[in-house]
Amino acid sequence: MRSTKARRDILDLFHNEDVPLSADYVYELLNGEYDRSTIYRNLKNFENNGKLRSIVFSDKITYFYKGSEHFHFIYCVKCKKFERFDLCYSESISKYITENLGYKVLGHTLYFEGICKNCQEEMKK
Amino acid sequence: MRSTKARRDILDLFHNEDVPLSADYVYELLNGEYDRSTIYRNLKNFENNGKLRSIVFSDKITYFYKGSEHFHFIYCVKCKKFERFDLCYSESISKYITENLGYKVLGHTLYFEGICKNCQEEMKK
DNA sequence: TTGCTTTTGCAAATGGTTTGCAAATATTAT
DNA sequence: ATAATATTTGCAAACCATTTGCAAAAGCAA
Ligand SMILES: [Mn+2]
Ligand SMILES: [Mn+2]
Ligand SMILES: [Zn+2]
Ligand SMILES: [Zn+2]
Repeated sequence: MRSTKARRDILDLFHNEDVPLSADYVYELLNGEYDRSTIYRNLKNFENNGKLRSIVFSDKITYFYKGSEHFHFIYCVKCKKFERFDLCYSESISKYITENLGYKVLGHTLYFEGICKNCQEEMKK
Repeated sequence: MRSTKARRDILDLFHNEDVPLSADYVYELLNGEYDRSTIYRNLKNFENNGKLRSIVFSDKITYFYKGSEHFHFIYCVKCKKFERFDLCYSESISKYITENLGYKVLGHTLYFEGICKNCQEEMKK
């Protein structure tokens, strides 16, 4: 992997951000400075290198995020923003699946959908 | 909703089946007897009527399944099949999210990926 | 059956993502 | 620093699951 301006700029967006970003949003954050194919290719590269992770929500869009720890997201269906939370009981479920169904578990996806505090207040007005 | 042969045939596929089916697979199971648009339209109708539910996995394909109870799936990345399991701790997570983050929780998505018993044995050969 | 409404098939459109290819850029060797 | 080599980029076209407009076909109540 060579170091290019595109790659540095893209990765910088994730530095102090633990919420997932779509390729399209990355494109916008960089003011269209790079072609979408460049964004897509590099996000995927970063994922293969372990620098980013990705998740697909029910909107079928791939979102990328940084983070080596294990955590999950709740998505606000009103303002379309994510928030991270660190609770997860999948260890025990994973154990159950291994022992009772015989699977070798490789991973899991867990996310919540709801309406955030702000949006609830907006709706009351 | 009128009763048509297409609708009866489609819904029949889900009767004794609690694993998710994609529109394309439904199309194949019915030997291409109906146009894909008919399949897509009706699956979505069934979902809106509460006769089916849907879930999007990391492959970005919508899968439909029948079931009023709450359960989840594990997906075998080798043979691309699903198996249902009934364990879920999201009640407590939901409570956490409501109380600590202020969200009104509408739902959650949880699924596991792994390698099933059969496929593990296949790999040993 | 008639008449009205919903559903279907077909073809074209959609939208996020991927890909081939030639030009541009980063890296390495001279 | 320059030239040679390998990688990356931009552009346009392709992909692929899904959706949509529209006219023909099918369901349904009377
Ligand atoms: Mn987890
Ligand atoms: Mn659950
Ligand atoms: Zn919100
Ligand atoms: Zn398997």
